[in-house]
Amino acid sequence: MSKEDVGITASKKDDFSEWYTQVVLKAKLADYAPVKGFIVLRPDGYSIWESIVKTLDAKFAKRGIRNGFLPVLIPESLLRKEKKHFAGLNPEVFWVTHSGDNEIGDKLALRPTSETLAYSLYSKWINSWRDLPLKMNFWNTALRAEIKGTKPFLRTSEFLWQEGHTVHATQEEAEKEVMAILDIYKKTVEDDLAIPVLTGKKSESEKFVGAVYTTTMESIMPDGKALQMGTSHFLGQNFSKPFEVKYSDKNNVENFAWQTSWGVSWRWIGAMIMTHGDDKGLVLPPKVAPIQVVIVPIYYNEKDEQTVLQKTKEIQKSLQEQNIRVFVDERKELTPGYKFNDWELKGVPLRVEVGPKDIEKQKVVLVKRYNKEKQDLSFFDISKIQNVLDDIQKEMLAAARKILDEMIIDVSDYSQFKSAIEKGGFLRSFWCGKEQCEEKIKEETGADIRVIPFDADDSSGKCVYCSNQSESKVIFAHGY
RNA sequence: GGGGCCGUUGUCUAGCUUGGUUAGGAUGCUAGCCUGGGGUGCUAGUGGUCGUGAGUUCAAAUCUCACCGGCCCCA
Repeated sequence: MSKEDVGITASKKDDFSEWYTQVVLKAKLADYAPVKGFIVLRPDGYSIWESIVKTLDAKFAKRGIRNGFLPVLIPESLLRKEKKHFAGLNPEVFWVTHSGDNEIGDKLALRPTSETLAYSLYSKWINSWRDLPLKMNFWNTALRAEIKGTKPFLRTSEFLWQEGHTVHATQEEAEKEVMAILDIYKKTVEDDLAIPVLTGKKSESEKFVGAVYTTTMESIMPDGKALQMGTSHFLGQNFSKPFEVKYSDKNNVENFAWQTSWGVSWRWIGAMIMTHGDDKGLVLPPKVAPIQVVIVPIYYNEKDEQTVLQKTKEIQKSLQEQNIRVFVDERKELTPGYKFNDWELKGVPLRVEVGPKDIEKQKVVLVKRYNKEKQDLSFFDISKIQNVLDDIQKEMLAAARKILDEMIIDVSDYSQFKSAIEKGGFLRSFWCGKEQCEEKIKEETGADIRVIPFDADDSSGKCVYCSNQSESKVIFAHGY
């Protein structure tokens, strides 16, 4: 193998898709499973997912949301109960039709999402206003057949996610929940994964089938395509009616409850790879990195080896005491240069180099992964490494936000729209609100409305397609 | 939904057009030595259901068909 083949051989800029696949495989986050569209998570990939789970779980718990477990099989009859919901999902559902050689009468769906199953149970569990709110979350996988264009973490037939399902006595309380969850998602993905997002509502045609409305957060990838990073749905009474999720209020009057559902998936990992990675490989934000600091010892002879290794152990201990995830790379068969490249491929946020020259000067060399910046740090300032990690976290988000801002392009007329969409990015323009215009634009350019931002200015203007008076600006893009 | 490309050891690949010794190389891995501040060098060893199945043939990695898997382009 030539030197170049050891690491990433594709350029992020010139061959984005190939680059992405190589990073996923070569950084050992995941591998392909024997079945089309399915992947296997390896320890580094799963560890990142575990970080996400840990953070979100703690935030959910603070809102009184508790975890449960639901089975993976849903009877067809149950899945069909809400018609629109079923029609929307059906093309992607995997069906279990046999047990052994015997055909199953009411065939079984491999959970594409659990609304129907959860709510059939909720109707049993909820009787009184005293049972509300009911807030549950499920960490599981969902299965939706992806036949073409599969991509690790972004488009797979089975994906790890969480789905939350809450039930409320009032519309107002349910809608508050929808927004609170979206806010948790936004803060987590920005603070932990350093990926900035736009939040808002989905258009009627893009919302979750079965929802009254869908709130969403969208990010933009370096290739100019948008990625949906999470959705939080207000279900109104669309499910509570067919599933009879009812409660008696304080006046002993029976009411249908108000519901929400929401979820995020391991797509976050894919978005993080795309957003931060470079031609050397993965770049991880410190908060989710399985290893936050790697220490590479450098020595020429046995005498130095002893001194250097002793020092690295000292630093390791001190970092461990600060709860920093640290690893000392003592592998003897590899040169320091090899190790540098190896840990860069794996995206470790901070490298500490310790050699004889450093020991002489009572310092170490720090190298930040995301910008390759080198700096010296005195032995007496080792405790400041946590600050450096915090800085990296902030700097990575700031850098990503700058790119996001640059990729939002205001367009006012359709010819401008058509040429801009070729280059990718978020196109911000007025839209009259009619589905026809939305459809035509999608037909003619392939771009759809990703999000109707919450924070759109209240000016008015002309619809980018039909030129009719429009009250709000929306964001168009090609999507993943 | 439509079109195209690809599959040979852990990895990258030669061989396929024109079927014919023991499928060749690099890298990895193992052992030993040499090295060491950005992917070291030498020596020896190790590693293969040629994606799967069927067909054609005296003979298939090579030709034919189906299937499985991966990738790209267009809608």
